[in-house]
Amino acid sequence: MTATPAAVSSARFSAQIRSQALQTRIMELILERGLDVGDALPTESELSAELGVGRNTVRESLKVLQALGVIEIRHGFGMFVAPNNFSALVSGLTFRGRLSLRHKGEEAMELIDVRQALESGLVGSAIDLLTDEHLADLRSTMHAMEDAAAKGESLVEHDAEFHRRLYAPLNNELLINLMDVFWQVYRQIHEALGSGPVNLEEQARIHWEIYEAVEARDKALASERLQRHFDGIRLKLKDVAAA
Amino acid sequence: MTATPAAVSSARFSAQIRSQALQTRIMELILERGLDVGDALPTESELSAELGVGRNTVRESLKVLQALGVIEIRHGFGMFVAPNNFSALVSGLTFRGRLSLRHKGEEAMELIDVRQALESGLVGSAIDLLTDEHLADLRSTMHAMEDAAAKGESLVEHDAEFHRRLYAPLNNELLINLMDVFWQVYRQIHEALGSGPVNLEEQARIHWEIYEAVEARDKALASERLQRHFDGIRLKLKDVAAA
DNA sequence: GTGTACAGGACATGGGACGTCCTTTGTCTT
DNA sequence: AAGACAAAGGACGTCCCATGTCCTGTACAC
Repeated sequence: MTATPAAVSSARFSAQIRSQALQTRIMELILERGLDVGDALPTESELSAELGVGRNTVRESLKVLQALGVIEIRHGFGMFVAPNNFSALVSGLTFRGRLSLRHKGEEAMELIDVRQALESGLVGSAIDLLTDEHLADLRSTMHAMEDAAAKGESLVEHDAEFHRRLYAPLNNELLINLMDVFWQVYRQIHEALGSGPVNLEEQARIHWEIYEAVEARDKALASERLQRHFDGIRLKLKDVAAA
Repeated sequence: MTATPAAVSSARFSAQIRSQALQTRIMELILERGLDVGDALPTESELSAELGVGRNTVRESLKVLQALGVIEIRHGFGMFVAPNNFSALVSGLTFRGRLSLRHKGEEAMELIDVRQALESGLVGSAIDLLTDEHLADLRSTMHAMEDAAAKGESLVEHDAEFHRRLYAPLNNELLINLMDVFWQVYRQIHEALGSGPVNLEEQARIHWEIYEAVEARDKALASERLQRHFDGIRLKLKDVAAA
């Protein structure tokens, strides 16, 4: 993973792995019992008894699994196998991004890079699978974005929706989730920095241009315009970070 | 994020957000105090007192932050701001992949798709930034892989190393971490399924071909061979899942 | 039949006690 | 004087128990 100093790696072995082992045991218990999304897990007390560990210990692992999006905990009702949920990543990545901004903002830039690579790299495949229906969805999102821009409202939601729908043809939930995470992290970092004034009209125009390239099914042009879109985001982030 | 049934979203509000709020408070405490990677956090007791919540409650949040890779907990010594670490994602995604394999293995396939898009989409940029030194690293990895194949040893580590080094020129830690996560998840899913017989020589040959395209700085060819590499992985996964 | 009140179950939180582990420090030996 | 060993202290790990909070389902009254 990352370069771990040898001095540190000797430490944290027994406790660390026991905790992880407990999480794994719970996950395997779910798999073994054939529980599916939405099914209820045993109660905390039952798990505590079955796994032979205290309830608090179980709870810590349970909380981790919840943060990882594996289970969903509903106060007073029970615990359930969760549907796909990557919101956990958001807070972790946001923290890391903000932490890095204190130095040179490298990690925040890396995040933009990854998003740029993913989106501009995949728009071709998305265009291949694009149906008229997808195109109509995309167009309605653009109209909504334009309306919002005219009213001076924030475009964040429409922006997110645009990118989400752009890759909907790929039918890849993991991808959508990942891009959503990146998007939210970028947004939160931006907010934490105190966003400068945004040019709503220009933002809408840029998305229109991307849409037009997609509608024309011009993969190269769409990819290039997406690249430029992200170049702009990167510059903006750099400006704000410098200020 | 994902479609959350309205019936569920009404639930889990107070407890959920309080827990998340506590995590956020701890993260902001880190940011406010200017703690950097490797610095020590207050002790659990101190945090408990400062934040005005019980130690058990603090510990649950702390465990989550550890799972998110925000902090590192060293038994008997203290807690520290962690270096980049995405290993947390691995277990969560692995679980999700295994869960999906019971149905149609869609999510596992999606994971391959994302990895394929990332790698074949980024190899061009990597080649642009490739230095002779990077190339030498890559070649030595290939030799190591070949040796292992000749001895009949597993290639997993060398395989991972190859892909890691292939994108080293991009100098993007986030990307490397993400790809590592995907790679490990794939491997664990594969292991959980009970991997069939693997053709070591063929595996090494495929990587040699990719290496040759990279060495020749032929972006299109490298991208195409990476695509084929992943197509093969996808087929194999499908076979194993069907069995 | 509908709406409200109550009881039960389950998670949330807090506090305390004890165990385990790691680091440091100090002493003893060589 | 340098190194090895041992003890002490601090901090996390695990556990129990008590109480609060929340949700669901049922039973009762209207």
